[in-house]
Amino acid sequence: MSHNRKVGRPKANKQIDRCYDLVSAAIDIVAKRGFTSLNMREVAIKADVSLGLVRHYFGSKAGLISACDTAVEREVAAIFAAVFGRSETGSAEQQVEEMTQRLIAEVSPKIKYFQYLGQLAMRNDKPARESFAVYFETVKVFVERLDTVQQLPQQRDSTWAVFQFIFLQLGPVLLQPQINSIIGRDTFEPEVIRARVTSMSRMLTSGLLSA
Amino acid sequence: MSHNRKVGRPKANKQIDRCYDLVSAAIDIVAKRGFTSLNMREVAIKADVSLGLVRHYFGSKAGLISACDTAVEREVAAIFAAVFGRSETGSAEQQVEEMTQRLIAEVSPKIKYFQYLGQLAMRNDKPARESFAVYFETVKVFVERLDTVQQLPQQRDSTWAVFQFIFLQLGPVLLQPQINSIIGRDTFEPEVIRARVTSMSRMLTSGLLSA
DNA sequence: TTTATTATTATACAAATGTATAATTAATTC
DNA sequence: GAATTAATTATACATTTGTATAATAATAAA
Repeated sequence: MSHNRKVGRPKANKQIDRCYDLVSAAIDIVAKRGFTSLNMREVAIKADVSLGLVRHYFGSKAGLISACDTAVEREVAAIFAAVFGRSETGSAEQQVEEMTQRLIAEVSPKIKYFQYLGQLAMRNDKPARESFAVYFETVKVFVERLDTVQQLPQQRDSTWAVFQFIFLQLGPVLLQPQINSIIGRDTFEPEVIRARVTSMSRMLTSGLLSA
Repeated sequence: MSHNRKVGRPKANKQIDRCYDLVSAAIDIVAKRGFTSLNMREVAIKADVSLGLVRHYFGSKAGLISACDTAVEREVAAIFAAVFGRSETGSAEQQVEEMTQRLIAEVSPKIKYFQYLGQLAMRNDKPARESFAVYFETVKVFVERLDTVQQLPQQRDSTWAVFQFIFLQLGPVLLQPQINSIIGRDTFEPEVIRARVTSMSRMLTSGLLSA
């Protein structure tokens, strides 16, 4: 490791830690209030450093956002692996139940990454489209595996099925304030997630309204 | 009509026309690029008037947005009435088909109002919550009527079913750029709407993946 | 036509915010 | 410990944008 150091450069951890703190602060802000509300001064204050340092590490606001995008991409992939990655056994109902449990366990504490992903999905720049494409492919794999598990004939084109699933996943994230206001509690409390996922599972397996 | 005029006031039409133009320009901008991109100077330029005049009519940016909210609320209500308002006859499949036709006819040319509604739904201020609550109730009435038509036992609480429907309706609006990028054409071309609504109808009646 | 009121514009101001630069401090190596 | 390089800050600048005000033009009533 020592040969990794170059002349006059302090140990790498400090730089990594700073970047982590700054990205983390930025993700928090975007998750809660969107990219519009993301400004470099607030990030600096939240991380207790100067404005100049943020710029020093990321070069520009675009650079900071890019770092956040990458971090969130990784986190979301990890969450998906944890929730949907294991091989399924048992009846469809059992699988749904287990998936619900995992969703609550995994998604609830890391909801901010999905909130960020929702905001990212509403951008219209190239990096956002690329990140979203990765997310789309991840969901596609999941949906097509569900299709196989259910022993149903593979659809010619699952694109819209994948999007429907994405709408149901990102909808609660994007409309969280409205939902909170209408149901009178937070959308991502475990109990509330359970009620919603139950409703969603029923819809995915047998339609919106059938009981 | 003449007794409608007051001292020194030019005929009311001019004022109304101006306000309409300004609100229309503002809605266009928000629908395409969100509230963040809405600035009073651009509205003024699009309507070919001065910045001061926008402020003169609406008092503030909040006033302009409020006028847009109201206009959109009305338009969306009208669209809903046109698409879902008529009494349904025939089998569930026939109803879905007819609804699809109406959706394409009514929604496609007026998509900007739904795009605005999508942006509005992501705000977190009181007026937005109130407008969204109106929209929620409209959808709720529709979903519960669907429930009755389908001869299925009324659910104790249809709240989540309503939200699922809203996610499926606003999702394409909010994620339009991403969808466009992935499918390689515009989300709201009649043909594309048809494919999506077909997929959605199948999901609503019999689940996500069943054919 | 004169007067009052509205419609409209031009201009300026202030706050927020990304960017840029130079100076200072801290850490590392020799 | 001196030299070097990175880490960090302080400060300034330019742009965008909502707001404010005063002046001018247009319109209608008298």
